[in-house]
Amino acid sequence: MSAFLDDLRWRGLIAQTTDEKALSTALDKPITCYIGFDPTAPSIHVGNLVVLLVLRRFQMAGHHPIALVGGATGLVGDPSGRNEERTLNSNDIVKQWVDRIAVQVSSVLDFHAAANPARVVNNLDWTQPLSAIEFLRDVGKHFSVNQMLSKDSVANRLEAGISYTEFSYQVLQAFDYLELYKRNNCTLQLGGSDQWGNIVAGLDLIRRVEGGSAHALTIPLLTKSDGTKFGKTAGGSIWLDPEMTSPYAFFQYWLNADDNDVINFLKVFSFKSRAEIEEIVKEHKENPGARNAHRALARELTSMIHGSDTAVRVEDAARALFGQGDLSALDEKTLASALSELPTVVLSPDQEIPTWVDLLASAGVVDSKSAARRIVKEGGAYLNNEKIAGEDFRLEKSHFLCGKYAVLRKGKRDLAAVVLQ
RNA sequence: GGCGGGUUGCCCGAGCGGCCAAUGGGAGGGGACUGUAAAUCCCCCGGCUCUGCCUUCGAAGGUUCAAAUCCUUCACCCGCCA
Repeated sequence: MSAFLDDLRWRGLIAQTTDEKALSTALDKPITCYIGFDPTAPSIHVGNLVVLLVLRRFQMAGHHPIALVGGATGLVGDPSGRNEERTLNSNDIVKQWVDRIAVQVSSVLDFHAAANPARVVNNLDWTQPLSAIEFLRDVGKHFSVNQMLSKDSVANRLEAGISYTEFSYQVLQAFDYLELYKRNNCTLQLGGSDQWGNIVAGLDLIRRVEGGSAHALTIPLLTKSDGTKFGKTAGGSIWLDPEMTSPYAFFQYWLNADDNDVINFLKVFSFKSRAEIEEIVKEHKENPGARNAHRALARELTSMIHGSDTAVRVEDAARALFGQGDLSALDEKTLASALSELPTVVLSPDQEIPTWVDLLASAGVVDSKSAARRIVKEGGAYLNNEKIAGEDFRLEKSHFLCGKYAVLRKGKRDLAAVVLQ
């Protein structure tokens, strides 16, 4: 088997493939492969990133990557892995999301590679012009409802109910694969393991219409050792969009990974070689407290998604804020730049400073004033790294570091800044 | 179409006229211990102008001094019989 597939397997990135020998042989020469992303949100999240990075790995191995953004399929809704009908989004919204996701996807792939530059396509381009009659006659005729019903994505929904719209999804995705096969000689579709049925539908269609053969490779759903969903925190998903998940929060997500997951995350997300990763694993086993594996992971990913400058800034901020207990030892410049990575409440020097509880709530470290009171009572609220357990405590001018900065904290690592200006 | 069962807080799931913001579990949060980890132990977990008040138990009405609990209608789900 090719070294490339070996590496993917070592990283745990292969769930299922079509005939492995044939695939392996095909991969000896550059082929074109694609992955689709449906615009179900304004941004993709770290879960989608797993799959996108596999596409990038294919590119680095010399293959031609295509990232498909589902301007059409996003209007319909994929039933895979869902037990409820989706709510349809408006055309405008979907279009907006398509544009944003196309940009994000682009940041991970290489569009300037001489031999195999990446491409981004939108399936609306070939789906839009198709009339309903053409679609039913030219595409629909190749599908057997009996087979469609047997796909997990549909079968799982027969009890709860599924609309004709979502039922048709697999046909659209199959049609995408056929189009890319014809247009770009694309012969491999990648996707999450829940996409197997949809991908195979495409293979069937290619065989029926073109008499051609193509391949499929699915990637396992990433799981965490404690069984909770990967890529979620109390605050929601970890997004790639810096407006939705700040680079600081993004960095922290990886840095706080469970020891039992960090190695696995490195294999999945890092472009470091097997040898490099194994070296990090060794270090980690010898001295887990140093958290070098976590740091390497957080650094590489933040740098990949938000740029190396931002990654450095954010790591410096984290070091400043968590390093020593004494924040007043920091010089103003370091402090100011560290705080700029945090959610911030700005106060003007002549306005009255809000109460301690109001401040915690408005800084967003807690959801409500009740929660603020609770956290104060439990001893989980800190000002400049000092516990403040009195509800009637009041922040005063003299508390501000360098005359204008105050650091609010809830629990161990939930921080916000108050700035006088 | 007929008969029966169900719809409870983020999720699962008790409650079946007042003692119910509602038992229990999970998730989540805080503290201790640590390494901004895990495990463990303790605590918390609707909101607010917080010894009280307001909004929640599928929806809308009604009975009652008092309803998540009773009645009526509606919606959805699940069984059994046609």
